[in-house]
This record gives sequence, C-alpha cells and structure tokens, in this order.
Amino acid sequence: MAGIALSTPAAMRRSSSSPALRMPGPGGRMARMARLDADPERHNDPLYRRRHSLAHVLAQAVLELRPGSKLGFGPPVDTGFYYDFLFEAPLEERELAEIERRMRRILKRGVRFEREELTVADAVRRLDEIEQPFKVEYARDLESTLGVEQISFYRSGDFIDMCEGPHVESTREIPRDSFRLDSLAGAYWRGDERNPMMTRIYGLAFESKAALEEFVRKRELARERDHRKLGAELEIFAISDEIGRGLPLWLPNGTVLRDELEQLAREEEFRAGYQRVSTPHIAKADLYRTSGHLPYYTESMYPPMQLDDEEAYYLKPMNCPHHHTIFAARPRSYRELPLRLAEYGDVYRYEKSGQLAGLLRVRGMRMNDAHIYCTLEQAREEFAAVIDMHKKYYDMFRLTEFWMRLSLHSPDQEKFVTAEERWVFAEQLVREVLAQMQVPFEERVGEAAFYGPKVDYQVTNVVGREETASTGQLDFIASERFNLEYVARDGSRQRPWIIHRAPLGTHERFVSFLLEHFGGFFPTWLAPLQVVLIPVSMGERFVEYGRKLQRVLHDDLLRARFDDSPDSFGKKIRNAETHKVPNLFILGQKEIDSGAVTWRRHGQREHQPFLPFTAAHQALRTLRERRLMDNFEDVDVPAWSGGDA
RNA sequence: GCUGGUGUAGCUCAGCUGGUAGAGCAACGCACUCGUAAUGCGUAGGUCCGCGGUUCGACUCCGCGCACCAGCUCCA
Repeated sequence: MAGIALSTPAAMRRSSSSPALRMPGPGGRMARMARLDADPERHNDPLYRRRHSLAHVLAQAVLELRPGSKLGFGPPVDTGFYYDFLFEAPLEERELAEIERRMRRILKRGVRFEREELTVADAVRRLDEIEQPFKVEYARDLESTLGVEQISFYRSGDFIDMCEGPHVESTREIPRDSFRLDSLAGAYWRGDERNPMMTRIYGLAFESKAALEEFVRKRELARERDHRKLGAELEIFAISDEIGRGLPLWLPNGTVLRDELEQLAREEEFRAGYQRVSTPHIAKADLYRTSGHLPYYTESMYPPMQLDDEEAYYLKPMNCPHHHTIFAARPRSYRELPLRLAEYGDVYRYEKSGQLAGLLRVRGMRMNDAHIYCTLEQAREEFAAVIDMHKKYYDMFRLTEFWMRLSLHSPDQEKFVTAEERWVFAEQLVREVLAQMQVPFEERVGEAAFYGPKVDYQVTNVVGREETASTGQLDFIASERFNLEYVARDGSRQRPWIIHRAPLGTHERFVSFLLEHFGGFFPTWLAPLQVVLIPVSMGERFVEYGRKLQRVLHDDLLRARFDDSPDSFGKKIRNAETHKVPNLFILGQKEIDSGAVTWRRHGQREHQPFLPFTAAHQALRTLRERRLMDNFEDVDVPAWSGGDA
C-alpha cells in the first residue's frame, strides 16, 4: 500500500502523484516497478485485464516450452506485464521469439478465462499437485498474514494459476499485435536477495499495435537524451577503467557546469547566512565510530586504510562528522545559533557494482552539503528555510518531474538508531513543517537516514530510473554522539538540533538530471561554451573582426570561441548546433560595416536579429548575471526578441 | 552482489559455416575563402576487452577474469 499522503491539495498532487501515474513518458524500470494491482480502480480498466491475462498466456507458453518451470509472480505493470520463473536450465534471450510465437497461437485459439475459488487447504493441495512451490508458499502466507480464507484460481485452457484476477473473457479480446516480449531479467523471489533468483520475462502491451509502436518509438527518443550519451557527445564527463568504476572524470565542459553550480550555491548560501568550511577527505576510524557510520554504514564505505601503529583511516562517506567536529572545536553560545556550515564536499561511497550507472550512481561524488545547528525552537523555521531553498532551485531550473518523499524510520529495521519516541517526535516536526508550507508529499516508511527522518526529492530520469536528487534531514542523534552542546541563555548546556541538507544534491546526480531535463541544451549562464563567433568566410577581414570581438567577450569572462577551423560556413553552423551552443554570432561584411553581429540562437533559424555588437555583448552579460533560463522558449532573451530579423 | 545480454578504429557499426579486418563520421594534410545543420581530394588510425586453452591456424570455438547495458531491493 502506498504511504499516506498528508496535506496534499488535489491540484498540487498532480505533479507528485504516485510513481505509476507520474511516469513522464516512455517507462523503464520505474514504470515496471510500479505494480498496478494495488489500486482497485484499475481492475476495471480493460487494458489492465488484457495485460494481466497476457501474463498468464506468457506463463502458459513458457510451460509448454519448459515443462516443470516454477512460477513466481506475474502481474500487469503500466507498460505491459511480466512473469517470474524458476527454470531448470537458464533461459536465453533468443528463446523469447519462440515463446512469443506460442503466445500468439494461444491468443488465436480464443482461450476462455474461468474463475474458481478454493479454500486455502484445497488451494495448497492443488498447488502441490501441479508442483508450484512458490505459489504454495504465497498461499500459506496470505492465510497467515492477511487471514485470507478463500483463494481464487483462473483456468485458461489447460493452464491454471492462482490469481486474484480479473481477466478478459477470452484471449480473442487481445489483438495479437498489441504486445511484444521485451526483455529478460533476474529478480529475487519476493524481492529478497536471500531468496532464489528467478528469471523475469517482461512484455510490453498496449491498446493496439499503433500504441505499442508509439511507445517503443518514444522510448527510443528518450534514450537519445540519456545523460551517458549526451555526456560523451558534449564532453561533459568520462569514466575510465584506469581510474575505477563509478569514479567519473569531469572534462573541461563538465567542470564549467560544476563551477557554475557551486558559484550559484555560494551566493545563495551566503545570502541565507551560511558560512563555508573545508574538510579533508579522510578521517580516523574513531570519528566514524562516534558518528555511528561504522556500525550502520560500513557496507557503503570503502575499506579502511591501515597504517603501522596507527588507527585506520577511512575515506569519508559523508561530511557530517567533520562538520560536527568543527562545531565542537570550541564552546558555543546560543547567540551563535543557528550556525550554518556549508561545504561542497567530496565523499566516497562503495556502491554495489550492479548499482553503478553513469553519473547517476557513482562511488565518488561532490555534495552540496551543509549542516545547520540550532535550538529546538529554531528547528522548524530553519527546516522551512531549507525547504524554501530547495523550492527556489527547483523552480529556477524548472524541474517539475519530481515527487517529495517524507522518509520515515521503520521500528523493525536494525539500521535505524533505536529511540522510538524521538523518531516519532522528529518525524512529526518535519511533517508539520511540510504541511504548514503546503508542499505536497508522500510518506514512506523505512527510507529514513539511520539518524533521522528525511525529505527527499525523488526524480525520475529519461530511462525511468528514480533516484533522490536532493534531501533535507533532521538529525536528533549526532549531537549526542558527538557530545555537541551550546550554552543557553540561562547558562545551562543544551544539545543543538541538526539539519542536514543538500538541495543541489551531488554534482554527479544533479548534472545527470539537468543534462536529460535540458536535452543537453543549457542556458547561457551554465553553458560550457556560451557563444561561438562564426565568420562567413576565412577572409582576412572577417577573421580579424571575429578575433577582436572574441577577445572583448573573453576579457569579460564570457566563454566565447571564434571558429577559425578550415570548415565551411555551413559546417561551422552545424558544429555549433550539434554541440548545443546557445548563442552564435554570425560575422560578415555587413556586420563589419556597422560594428554589428547577426545573432542566431540554438535551433532558431527563422528569427535572427542584426544588432550592434555592444548591445549583443550587454545582452550576454544580462543572461549570465540574471541566470536567465534562456534554454526555455518562453524566456525572453534581452536585446534579441526585439531586434531585426 | 545476483540474473541475462553486450564488448571490433576516438564515435556509430559491418565482418557467412575458424584462414590474423572494413564503412561512415571524427582526427590529420592539401586544395577551396564560401551568408545559416555536413566542400572536395588524400593520409593515418585496430593487442578485434584481457589472460589462458583447443587447433596447422582463433575476432570467430571453450574456460576464467574485467568493463558496460538491462533488471532485481515485498501482494496472485
């Protein structure tokens, strides 16, 4: 069951509705993961029935081909369906074609779906007979955990499966060309890695052949925007075996993005009363014993560096212990609070190899980190300010495809510090702040940090993978562990509350989202190359003029390049366009004659104003200084829109 | 980590059943001096992911590694 959504006005919910409904476009993993069978309304959806029935047909075809295979779960998902199997011998991808053929044959036959209900005991007996141990396990589980007494089965031809339904009446209702087997994957029985790994077959299924093809086409299109593809094409980053998996190298273009984001953060944090600090990349084991990382977080840490006669050192997986140590460096007064310490800090986490993915999941990352030390009375206001900062950035970058998750602890999971009342208190505090601010969110149990509840910004990338992009956390554990205290007005010693926050997340993840969100087309202020000056020919006077203007822009710290390659004029335009440079200045005789440029914007061939170079220069400065999002069409580019065509 | 797939020039890819490799783009050179998405000609570039094995002979077959891609982290 989905978490309870609190204080979520219907109108605002749309942008942050459940993952299943939120999928922006062509779905991948998220879409697949979002099982639809939890929502009773979906059961009336004819497409839901078809997909569900196709899962059965898939199982039937598989059993024809591989008798004795064991069945797991086989639900519909919002791009089709899947079914999990345990095979005696591994299934290879090329066998999917044969399975698909058999499925079509079954559809053609017009098999009817018939429901019957059995008592749990009878159900178990039947499942034993047909040798489906996973189903037996599940049937027993339904009885013991949910108190289910009757279990329904669906029979379609000679295939029978324990199933809640509903299904189509007859397989004839399903157009034979409206589905396709998509891929093969491993999946643990009941999603638990201690269980056997089954083989999952994914199928795509839509209303019609046309809808299926449309989906496949859109998915292809989305893959064009994959940050790994764009990152290579635009020379943003590279990952090399020589350096190590999950340890990206930032190329000059990517480093511009990082520098600009850091500049943005520095300015915003300065205005918001943060102070900057810098801390080393390694620290002694004892620090992480104090912080609680060693018991709770070791799996995600690189192994220790052991020196002779000395305590082991660890690469830091988080900046917090270092910042806490700064807080503790001298006695603190309540007058200093809230104390806000910020650092774009490099951290290293040993992610499981199978989790690594481009910039999205890495092992070395740079985080827009800060810790706010405050009194309990200040905690609400500070947390609200943190959420405000998140909102400001998301509005600014026009990131609308996200949902906010209030991540709570789970009393029965070991990874959470035991302190039930304080968890409840902290969670309620955060919940109230969010409610007060009228931001829509959904609660998820078991997603908290080990030291406190979080507000996570969940973003889905182009291939449908969901990750946390930003986070704000309330920590009620660390100040005790680190023995942090301040002297209150009455002279007593008090523990500060701590807020952890990373509204711009990590460069790695944030840039990957921006790349995909913008399709590689960055606003002028962020763009690695802000303007390319292109002469109509390499005649001496054009070259001279172009170099002169380039120097003026460059001296003004604008990232301008004069294209003096031997390429043709058309080729230069093309090169600049494929590199998604936001601004091109075209220079020819008439521009020289009046000290002007013809300004072509990325992808804009129609309207190209002719204006004095000084005006164009000034406009670039404005774009930069105001950080205008001129990669969006509705944003007016100064001096451009009004100019001559 | 686990399951399945993939690995050929900087990039995208071709290479039939074993006889040691090609194309386009990019790079470089020469010519061209051009008004809005690819000027022409030429040159160079490969440990066919790595290491072992089978074979007269391995990019091709087998084994073991490595990397990348997709998926798995609770309901028929």
